[in-house]
Amino acid sequence: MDSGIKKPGVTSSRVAEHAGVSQSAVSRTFTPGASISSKTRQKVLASAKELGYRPNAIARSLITSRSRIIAVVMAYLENLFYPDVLEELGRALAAENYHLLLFTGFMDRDSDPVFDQLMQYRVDGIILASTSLSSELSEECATAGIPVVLFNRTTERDAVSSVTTRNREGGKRIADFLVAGGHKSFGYIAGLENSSTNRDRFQGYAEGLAANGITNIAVETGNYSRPDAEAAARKMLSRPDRPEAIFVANDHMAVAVMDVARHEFGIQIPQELSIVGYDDVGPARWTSYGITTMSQPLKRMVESTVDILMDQIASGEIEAEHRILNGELIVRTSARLPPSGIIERDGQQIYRPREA
Amino acid sequence: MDSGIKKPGVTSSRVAEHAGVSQSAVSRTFTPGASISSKTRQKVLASAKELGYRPNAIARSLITSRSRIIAVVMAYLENLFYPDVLEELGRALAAENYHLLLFTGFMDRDSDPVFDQLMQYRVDGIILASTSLSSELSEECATAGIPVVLFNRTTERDAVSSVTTRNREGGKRIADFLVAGGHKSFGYIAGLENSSTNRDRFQGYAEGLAANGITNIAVETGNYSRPDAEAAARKMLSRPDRPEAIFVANDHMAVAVMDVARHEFGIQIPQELSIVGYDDVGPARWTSYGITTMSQPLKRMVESTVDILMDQIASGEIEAEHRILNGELIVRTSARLPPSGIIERDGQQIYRPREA
DNA sequence: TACAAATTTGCATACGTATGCAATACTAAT
DNA sequence: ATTAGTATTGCATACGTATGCAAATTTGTA
Repeated sequence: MDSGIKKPGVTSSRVAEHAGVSQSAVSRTFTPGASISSKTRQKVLASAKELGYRPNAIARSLITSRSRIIAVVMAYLENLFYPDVLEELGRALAAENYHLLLFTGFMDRDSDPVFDQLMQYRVDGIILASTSLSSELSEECATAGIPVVLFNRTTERDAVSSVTTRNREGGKRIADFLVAGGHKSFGYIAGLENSSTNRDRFQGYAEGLAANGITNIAVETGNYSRPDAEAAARKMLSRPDRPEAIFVANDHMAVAVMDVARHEFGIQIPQELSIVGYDDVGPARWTSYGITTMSQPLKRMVESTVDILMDQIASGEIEAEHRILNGELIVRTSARLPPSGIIERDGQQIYRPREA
Repeated sequence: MDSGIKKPGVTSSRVAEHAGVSQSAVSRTFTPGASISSKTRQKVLASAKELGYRPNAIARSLITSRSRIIAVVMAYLENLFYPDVLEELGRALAAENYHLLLFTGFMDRDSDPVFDQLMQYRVDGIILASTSLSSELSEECATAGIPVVLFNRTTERDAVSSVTTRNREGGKRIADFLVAGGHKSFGYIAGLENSSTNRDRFQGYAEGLAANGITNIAVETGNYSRPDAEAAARKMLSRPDRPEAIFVANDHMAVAVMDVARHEFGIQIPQELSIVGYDDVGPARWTSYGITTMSQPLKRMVESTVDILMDQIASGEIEAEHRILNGELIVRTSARLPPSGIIERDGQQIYRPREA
């Protein structure tokens, strides 16, 4: 009540003075588990409140050499999957009392300057989503003792962990589903060609089709971007041998493909064309689309990511860990249905050919 | 090449030692505008590169009492408008060599603990989007000399700046457009009822309609959330006096309303029902929706936000500034057209009743 | 009451950088 | 060659906190 004027920079020393204790006592008051009697603790807390004191995280970071900051690198947020990830990461990191330094919006440019910035802040860990890292840089992180987790990508590089879903199995299940649905010709609209996710999904799809004697797949590339996906769709749908079924590498692009098919080509979905996507992102559930899609367990992926980071930060051991989670093929209305294999679980229709 | 082993914590002193200069020289090498000869500068840079030195931003922040971090608070990212904002903010802040500490994912919980965290990091500025701030807290920021900008909200509180668009005029223009389109009955699906944005849009809408002798508006509340918007749509469309035209407070909800109208009620849009939204967010442009909507100039809004922050940080003067930008009514296919007033600009159809 | 053990406290120092100030090295003009 | 002026350098200190260590206090036991 007394301080109507400004109070710039209330420090632990000022609080100590006010409470009649040492600066150490103030520090210990705000350090969980430190040795402090509850009597002085109360005194300090009272003074702190009165003066409006808040520990300076910057100074603390300097002395502990722990910033409690995790860098999250997401080149772009156009694909709704990533905002969802971000929101969940915000929750998960906050729960661990970590903070999220976001690097985004550099679609076109290089990610190296970004890396420089993030290293200057001595972040305790790095999460890379929708971006990769050059080998020198990941090497550098390893030697600097900073854990790195690739989210929804993977890599052969040691010292870089990753969290993904069984993309290859997912691609294969989609192939099975479409074959069982009686389709005869198949297409694939690819994501970024050098991304592991895209590679694995396509590989599984191709293998699944090959197992059914199908080796001819029409392929166009959408680069995980909407405009490119639209262009790819136009090309594929203009072909004389237009496929009956198209697996689009993610839902974000699948939406674009459906829009082009329906409104530019007047194609009925799924009567004339089946579309299957990947991710189970928001718009896939909207009734206008109702995309049949492989889900990715977002929450569990984020949990795993944070888990890995916390483990490696706590232990100091940077040892690459690769967690691979399961998704489900969520059946909606964008693709023709196979006669059997669809079961209901948690109020959703899912495709499970064999096992219960 | 020599250092195959780890090199934890290369400091300016170590670089200085290696280069045969003082620690000050190293510091000045990395401080733009500092007094340093190009000869020693080169020496330092060479040593720094060899040792893999990077200035420690934490230590720098401590001494300069400038963290070069801006806190961005976005309770949720469900509405695609906000990821777009985030991406643009990432770009704009990076250009100014600032960094983005993101707080998100606390839809339900209180935002006060968030505030505590962000103050501990001594951020140089705060951007609040899809959240407000209690008066004590904004007071505290002011006395602490930390500029605060509300993005897409506004407030009467002094010391808190804001960036918005002319929401009231936007609401009014939508009213004019719908009246000119020959509609006779009107509805409004509201956002969060205590948000300034929602209040202003509705007020302008109501005024615009009143000017045309219409005072009866069917209102339901969607709280800017998809599930709530769906529920609101169901209620409104079940009314015996179902309105011919509905203004939905943002595109995010408008998408939900269109889905419900078309697929649950079998209503033809725009033949039987006109929908107008607000924001001009991604899905509004998708051909499945083609929402007629008031655009918000995202880039310019972000520029203004960063401008205000940079000004206040540089000057040290926290003086509330309120920037209000103009939007346009982008005409697409979700609402019946008026006979005149639609012009083309930059390849888009926009509604401009009077002036050129 | 006396004494050992356990708990709490303060002192002093360190973290890695920026910067005022005085000292030194350069530059140019006489 | 001398000097005045300028540009560069190093020294020392400060930023706000955490923590090892020794001193001081409290607690428990006989």
